[in-house]
Amino acid sequence: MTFSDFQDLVNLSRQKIYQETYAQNRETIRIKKEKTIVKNLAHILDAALRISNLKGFQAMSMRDLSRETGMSTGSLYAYFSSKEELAEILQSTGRAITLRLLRELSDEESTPKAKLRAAIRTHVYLSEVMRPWFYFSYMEARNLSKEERKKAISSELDTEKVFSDIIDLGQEQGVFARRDSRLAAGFIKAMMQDWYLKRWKYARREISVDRFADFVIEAVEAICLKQNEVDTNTEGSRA
Amino acid sequence: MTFSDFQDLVNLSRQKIYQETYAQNRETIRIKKEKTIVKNLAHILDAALRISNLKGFQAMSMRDLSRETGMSTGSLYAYFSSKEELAEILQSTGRAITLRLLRELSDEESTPKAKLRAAIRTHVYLSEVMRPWFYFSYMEARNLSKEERKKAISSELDTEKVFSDIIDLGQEQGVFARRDSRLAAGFIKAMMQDWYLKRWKYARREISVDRFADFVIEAVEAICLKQNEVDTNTEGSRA
DNA sequence: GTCTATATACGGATAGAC
DNA sequence: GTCTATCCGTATATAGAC
Repeated sequence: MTFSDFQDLVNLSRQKIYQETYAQNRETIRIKKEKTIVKNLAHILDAALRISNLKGFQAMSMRDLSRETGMSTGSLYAYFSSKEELAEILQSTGRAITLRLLRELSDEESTPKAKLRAAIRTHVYLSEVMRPWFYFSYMEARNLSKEERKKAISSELDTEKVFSDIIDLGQEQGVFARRDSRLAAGFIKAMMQDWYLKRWKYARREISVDRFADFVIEAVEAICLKQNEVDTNTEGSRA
Repeated sequence: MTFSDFQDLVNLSRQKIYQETYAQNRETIRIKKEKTIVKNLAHILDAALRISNLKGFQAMSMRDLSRETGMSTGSLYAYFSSKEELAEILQSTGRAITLRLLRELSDEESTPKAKLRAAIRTHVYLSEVMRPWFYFSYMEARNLSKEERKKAISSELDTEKVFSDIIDLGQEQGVFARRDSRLAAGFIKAMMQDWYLKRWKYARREISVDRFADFVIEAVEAICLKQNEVDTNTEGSRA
């Protein structure tokens, strides 16, 4: 599966994402007409991510958001009850979609090696499609309420568990090397996160998302697989 | 070298760090008596890191800092000319020390494998000793001025280059596998960063800094070394 | 050198007109 | 449903007393 396959496969149209967002936050949105909501909410959340990822969520004033959306502050407050709730909507949307897709797409594969590859590709591609969300989730999680921080932590651990479960399975089947699976899973996440956290680096070096995913897989297999299972000296598993 | 060796070896007393900080920012500090400066600056920067890493630098008000230090806002402004400059002092201090120590300690070794291990241990241990700085540098870099962001980026690339240079050397000598050295160096950094960015995870699992460094080395050697050079199925290179 | 008191500006949030 | 006008709190920074 390449990135363009992924874009076709996962029908993650912006429309759909925002409809789910609305479904998850139905009780706090004062607007009634669904058509108005989906159109404006998309507009608002997009703008909020744009500004936040540029200067930080705290530094974004409601006046900034008002200017960027072309809506008044009063109107904005019809879509969320406070600035903090806006942050929570942004957080939860990205999280829900990530975990569901990660599980679904790695479950489709049968061998641990294939599962691992699928999970890595899914995560990297997803973070590419929804980069603003991922960046926001990572950088702003610590500034939320205690309860929201807890959710962020448990989401982080859930994602990690998808990977450590695959590694455990591979070890049970005797195809993976015996290493601490949770530490390894943590490292896999850390490597993948580099794609959306240090984007400027990869843009500057003209590394494509496929090339990046390939290299993550190459590195992860070097760590996880038994020696004789690793393809040596390849520049990329699909190259 | 273990962590306690490192603490002894590197005579990174707080006193010394702050004296260097003062030396680097002599022109913007209005205070004259060196003794007063070192004492108070240490106090101020410590407090600023404590608050910033809890709630974010932007959210930290000068009132917060005043309360935490027990000094008035007027007094504080004798040590820096603006809140932004305070951030810059915090940034530059950590950066300077990191790069210098990383180069020094990896240069002491002769083989690429030993250099790589030394560089990893130094970076991990350093981030442990100066965790508040590292965390601050990572999380707050994007909110600084354009010029300061440039410095942060070039510092990031400098650190990465220390690692990619070692990898290149190892490949020239034929002991390392042929892989993209800059991508590999980026992954090494990403793994190491997990130690201070996701600290709660390692604290919860009671993973010591030595155990963590061992595992990074294990993973990095799996990625970088040629197959026959890797110690297979070890739980840690020193264990 | 350090403190108290204050100037000036801008933040989030809301009320009420349309 | 959306906009304008405004409340009230707090931000950074400085002036002047000690």
